[in-house]
Amino acid sequence: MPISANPARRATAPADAGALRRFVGYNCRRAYLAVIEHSMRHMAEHELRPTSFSVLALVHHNLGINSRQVSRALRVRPPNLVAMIASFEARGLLERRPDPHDARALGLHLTAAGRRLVVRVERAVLRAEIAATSMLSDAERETLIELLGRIYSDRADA
Amino acid sequence: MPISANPARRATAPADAGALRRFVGYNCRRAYLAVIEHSMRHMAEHELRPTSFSVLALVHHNLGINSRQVSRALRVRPPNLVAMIASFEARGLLERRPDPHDARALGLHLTAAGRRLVVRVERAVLRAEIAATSMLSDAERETLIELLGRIYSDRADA
DNA sequence: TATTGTTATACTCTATAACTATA
DNA sequence: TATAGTTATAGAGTATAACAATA
Repeated sequence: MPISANPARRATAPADAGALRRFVGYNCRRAYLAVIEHSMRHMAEHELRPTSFSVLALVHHNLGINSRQVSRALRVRPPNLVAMIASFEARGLLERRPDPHDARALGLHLTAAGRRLVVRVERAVLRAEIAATSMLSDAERETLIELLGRIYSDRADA
Repeated sequence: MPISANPARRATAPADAGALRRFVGYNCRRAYLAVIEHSMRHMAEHELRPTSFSVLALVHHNLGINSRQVSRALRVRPPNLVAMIASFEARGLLERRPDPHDARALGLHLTAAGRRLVVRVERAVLRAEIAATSMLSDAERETLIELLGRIYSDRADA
């Protein structure tokens, strides 16, 4: 018999979120919040937030990418990248170079300092994520990542 | 050889987010956004957002729960529940009744209209989620939910 | 006509500080 | 002292409309 059916439930007892656990979205969000709480500390040490970290990492692994491609790859609207990229440039982490094949576009390139920062933060975040998900075996963690990846990749707008 | 190592990469080519796919947090967030995009439509039809839907569902399955318990169960700060609950009450979906055992607390109870709404939206959201994750088998979807649940449940602050 | 980068702006979401009434 | 509910407010995060330059 679930707690919800018990009218004498204590007001201090933890609530039964069992019904919400059937929802994929709810579980994704709660797990995201639990994981990011730890890894955000390592990002914050270097003035990075989850989204700005992902932008920096994407540029690192895609040299010369432009901001429109970042927008599509990470599902961030173009106007919301402007200040972020300008700040990276001001901090000497990234350069914008004119694209020789398209005068509208600006290729994004990490500086040496930017590359060093990304490598360091990626390592710290990976360690923090493994600690935050230490109740999973390595195989389970890989399965989880694979299943999640299929949800947002196997679709038309990917 | 990854695209990132190819200096002649096309400016219109999709970016390689492969390096980000190693991160649990990144995958949780992207999958969440993909799933919620569909189910949010059904919530919006009834003036609900992901968080307000989860609050209503939690109250439905935990009758008499108070707002502090909702806060802890869903990881929503108490001040951010005030307007939400007031709006539910104004819409006739929910009632706040004084707790006979604790004069500080207010028990939350859904009205008949609130219960009907929750049942209807829960069904629609579950259908939408299954459609949004149709690339997973039922067993895979269950595995995914179980793994995600362990991440945010198996911890001290749960 | 469509796309890149941009400005301006608004709306939503989430967080903190501080108060009151009660335990 | 600690907790429940609340007010006021600030800060992130995310969204749209519209523009100039270029394709």
